[in-house]
Amino acid sequence: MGMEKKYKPEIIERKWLESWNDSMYYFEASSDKVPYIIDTPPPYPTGDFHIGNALNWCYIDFLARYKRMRDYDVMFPQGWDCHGLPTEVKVEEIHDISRHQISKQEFRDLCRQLTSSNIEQMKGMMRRLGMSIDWSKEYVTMDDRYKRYTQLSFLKMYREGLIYQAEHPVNWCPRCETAIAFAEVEYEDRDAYLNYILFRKVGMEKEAEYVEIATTRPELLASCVAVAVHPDDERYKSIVGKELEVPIFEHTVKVYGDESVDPEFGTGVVMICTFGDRQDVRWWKLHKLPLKASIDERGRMTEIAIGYEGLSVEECKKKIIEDLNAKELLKRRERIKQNVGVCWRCKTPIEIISTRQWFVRVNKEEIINAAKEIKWYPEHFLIRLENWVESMEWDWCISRQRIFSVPIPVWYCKRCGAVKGASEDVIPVDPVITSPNTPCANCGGTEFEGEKDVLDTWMDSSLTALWAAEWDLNAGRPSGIEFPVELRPQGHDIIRTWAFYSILRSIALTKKIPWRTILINGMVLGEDGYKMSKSRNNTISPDEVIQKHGADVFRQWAAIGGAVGSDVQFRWKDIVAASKFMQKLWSILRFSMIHLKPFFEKESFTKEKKNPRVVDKWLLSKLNKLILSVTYSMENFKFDEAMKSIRAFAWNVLADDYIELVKSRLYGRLGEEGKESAKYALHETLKTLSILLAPFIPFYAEEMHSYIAEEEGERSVHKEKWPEVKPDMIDSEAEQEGDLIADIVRAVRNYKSERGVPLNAPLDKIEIYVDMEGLDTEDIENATATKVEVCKSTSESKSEGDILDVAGMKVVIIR
RNA sequence: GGGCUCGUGGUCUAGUUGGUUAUGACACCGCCUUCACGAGGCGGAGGUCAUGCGUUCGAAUCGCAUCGAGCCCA
Repeated sequence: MGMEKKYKPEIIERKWLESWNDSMYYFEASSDKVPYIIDTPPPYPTGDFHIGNALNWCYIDFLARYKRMRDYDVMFPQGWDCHGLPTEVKVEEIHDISRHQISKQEFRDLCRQLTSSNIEQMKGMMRRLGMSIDWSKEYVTMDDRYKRYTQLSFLKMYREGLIYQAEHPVNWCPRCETAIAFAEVEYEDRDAYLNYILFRKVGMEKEAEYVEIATTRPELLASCVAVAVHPDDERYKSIVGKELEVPIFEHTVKVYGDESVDPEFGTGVVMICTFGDRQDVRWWKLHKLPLKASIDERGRMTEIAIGYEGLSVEECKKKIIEDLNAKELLKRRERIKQNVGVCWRCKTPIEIISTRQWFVRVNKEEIINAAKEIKWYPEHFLIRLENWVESMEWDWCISRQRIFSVPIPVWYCKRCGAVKGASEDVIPVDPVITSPNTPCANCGGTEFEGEKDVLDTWMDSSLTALWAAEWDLNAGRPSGIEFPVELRPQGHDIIRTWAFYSILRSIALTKKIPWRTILINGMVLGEDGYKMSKSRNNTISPDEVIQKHGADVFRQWAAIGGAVGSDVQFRWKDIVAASKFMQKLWSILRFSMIHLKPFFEKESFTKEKKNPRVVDKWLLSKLNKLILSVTYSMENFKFDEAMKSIRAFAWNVLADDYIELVKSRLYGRLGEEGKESAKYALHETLKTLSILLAPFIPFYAEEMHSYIAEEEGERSVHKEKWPEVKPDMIDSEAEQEGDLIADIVRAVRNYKSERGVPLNAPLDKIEIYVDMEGLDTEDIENATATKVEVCKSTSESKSEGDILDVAGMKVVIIR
């Protein structure tokens, strides 16, 4: 059956997808091979496996396939990080309900259903992209097994004092009505007014004197607990230690001198409220100020904001400004740009509210030391983690006032209030539904109230490395699989979250780092050069690329787009270039098969030839150098270099030079020996190429391999061994001579081209003036269709003709 | 305001332990349907390597400063 002229990825890729078996990629727990365990990111099941995910997964798959060929026992598991707010919000949207309208259990069920169907969709895309995932190692964080693991990890850390409960200011989203972690706060520039408000000095009875204070948050006046100025500010030295009266609410507050006040901002006087921002929390702690909360958990004014109770923050702000104006205590207002902390999920401005929450202790030094033990690629992302850890103001708040998450497995004794952690035989447990099976250890009470709060979803996802390695939390040791695992691949956007929390939890639970190596990938930029986002309308889905050009082309784009860690711009022209390469490879294969097919039928075809021609040796030498450089690139995560050098070899060395040089020999114009030698070299090269290409373009590589390696039966290219470099094949003399031959042929071709001579038209003679013993002129003669004579470089030109300079060597063409 | 990354022909990009005429792709121009490939082949034009100063026999590469871009954070 002849091969089609055009490469059709839609047919070839479907064929292999249908015939490949998942078990090809299973991790073998009992294997003697060195394990290579990947802590694959568990995506949030939104249903959309977007191009950024796809880039990340391509990198993982390049490595997984490469390492398997290098004879490692690779584990490429896939998990799903299910819990959290976005699914809750989506469920409310789809069913047009509020989570308060149905029972928690019903609401959770709806979340589970949505999550399951989203997972199925995303899995479809992963398969279509050719990901060699070990599906026997799939995990879903909302499943009981994983929930049990999460709760067990909580209880272990609680018992060791690494998790505690406290009343403390936390970042709070008033729309979601839940506490959030630092990592979940984003900052946005918004327009605001800076209000200049007059505070009356206390003790100036004769004539009222005022201090002017600038604030963007007049609604917090009721929460004002102090005022601060810079201690060296000459304007205000006299009021430090004195008292001021807060307008409208008329309570008095003390003036502190504090170095961190910026005298340039506003009037140089700042009001300290509980809590306007993180700086307020710092001052509140430092000066041991009282706590006056004027905003509640729903973002409404509390009873201490007398006269404003029940208003929203915005309403209150407006009314207070009116009232200040009426009392002539508002001097002026000016517009400013303000950086506002917002909830990363719903973009609502966050408040800092003091509530009772659960916290995980953050030991900054320990985390930074652990992070330094891990090998970072690229290295500089370690700095980002260090900066993040150093900027944390308080411990990690892990409790959430939500529904679709792992419940915190504790009860409170109704009699004495003592906390009772769940015992291991009952977890996973929802303490709101189930009661403990033993009495209170403190007072013997048997009535309990279950904890209503649930865990932050990072409490699930920070365990993925331990889960993949089946770390035994009870025994505190690995269960047969080595730990730390080898690799964490992830994006730089979640260094401060997933990477940070994973390191923290691994240290806390295992006293070890979670992975030896972390490989950070960049973001995908749209064709306009900006980060892809729906609001910019510059998104491309991997699906669109696959439908038009196939998964191999997408994967090639991912490999070649840039160094790992740098952002990769999406451009259709790169996709087109990749697809041209697919066609080129196909043409090379198609041409080769014309000659190799009969070759396979001979018994001698795999044997090395006794008298290989110099051009054949030249090709095999370059092939071995290619193996060397691709192997080096793969070991150092330089996928772009690896793919580019394979592409350059296949296109320039093999197709443009070698095949052109040996065509005549292959067509048998020079007898059997030269033909066999060329076929051997061609076969070796194609077989090796199919393996080198396999990590990158697994579909095409499999197709190619099925032709080339047909003598070896049904074996998949993905079960092949990575090629070894044969040092004796690297032959610098052959390379030098081969380069010379290729250069001469190219020069003659150009000569003909410039003069409008058809390329296959013979010339009279070519004289080459070079001192190379026994230069093999046969391939030159065939490729140029012209007789060649080699002369001493020092001798005079023998004939009249056109003189060419080829790499400093004289070549005379006689027509 | 701080940190990180980066600035190479029209566009994107390789090259950074310093070393002869700076890599490749796309776009552009010219020629060629030569028995694998016209989404191809062959050839051509196009760059003061952001700017300035410095180190050096020698700088795209090292140092400092300036300008600009992107990301992360306050």
